[in-house]
Amino acid sequence: MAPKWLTPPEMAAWRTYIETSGDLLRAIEKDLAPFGLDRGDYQLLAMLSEAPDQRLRMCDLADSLRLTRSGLTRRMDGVLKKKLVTRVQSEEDGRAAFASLTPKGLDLLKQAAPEHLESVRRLMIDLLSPSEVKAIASAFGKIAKNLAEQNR
Amino acid sequence: MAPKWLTPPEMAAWRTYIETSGDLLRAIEKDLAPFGLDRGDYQLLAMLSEAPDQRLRMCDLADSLRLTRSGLTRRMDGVLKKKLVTRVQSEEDGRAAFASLTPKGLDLLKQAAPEHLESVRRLMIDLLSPSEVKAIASAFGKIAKNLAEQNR
DNA sequence: AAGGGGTAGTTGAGGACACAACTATAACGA
DNA sequence: TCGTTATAGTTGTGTCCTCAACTACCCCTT
Repeated sequence: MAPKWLTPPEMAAWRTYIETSGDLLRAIEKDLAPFGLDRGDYQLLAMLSEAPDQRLRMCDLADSLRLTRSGLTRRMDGVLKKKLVTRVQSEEDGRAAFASLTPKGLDLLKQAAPEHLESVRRLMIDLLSPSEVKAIASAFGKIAKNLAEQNR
Repeated sequence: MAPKWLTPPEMAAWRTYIETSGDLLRAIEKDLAPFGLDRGDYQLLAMLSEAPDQRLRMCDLADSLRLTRSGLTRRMDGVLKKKLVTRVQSEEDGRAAFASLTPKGLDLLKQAAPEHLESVRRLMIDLLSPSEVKAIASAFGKIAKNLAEQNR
């Protein structure tokens, strides 16, 4: 079967996207460094802060952070040591444990979040037209939906 | 200073983008596995294949792959062992070395490239409308331009 | 109630990358 | 020409992640 090549506009979209994405994430991460957080820590804290009781079962947290369970165990080591999160053994299910945001963790997140959002604005959102913003939401929404269907 | 929050459409764009990007790259990478390549190897081979004489100075290659020089040294270990690339000492500059694509490397790339492009189509490009494709190219182009200016 | 299969989490081993320190070579200025 | 400074690349160390193997627990079936 003859390969179906990408047209020039398609190629441009793919290349620009793939080449820029990493740089963008690195730049955003750099702005989190002053808080002693990396992007993984930030996302972990953000996830917990939005959860009921600001805590989540480890496995649910791992899924939403796109980490393996073992990856989450390792990342927890870091935020536990910094006392941003505590580990709480589940009482209904002896296997399960919760990650729970501490006041200190919430506090740090509240400090970091405005800075972080400002980064996202400055490095991405504010550079784009409203229609580009909408197109990105819709495009990546479609991609996500497709990926979710594959894994079903 | 009051933080300037993201509007809901902006937040949707950011979240969908950030959450989906990793999944997309992982899915694309999985399609490269049958060739014994990961995304880093593929990009390295692709870069070399497009270069004059199919070779590049290590430092230029590192820059275009967004790797540190040390990161490239390590990645080269892998492709050297697989004989996909050779190392050539520069004759004009005693410090410099080239990474040079071998026939075997070129061959493997030619096998993998159509599959890879098919992945990109199936998982991303073909899901999008032409205007979304254009918006992504233009949006990430702006982001890249901005990042380049920052680092100047 | 006993056994088997599934689920939650940790641990050991290994890979990929960054940073910092190092060697070697080049290039420039006095 | 010599010494300073910059550039190219490698190596040691540490971090973050994955996979596979393991423990412990839950639940269902018989």
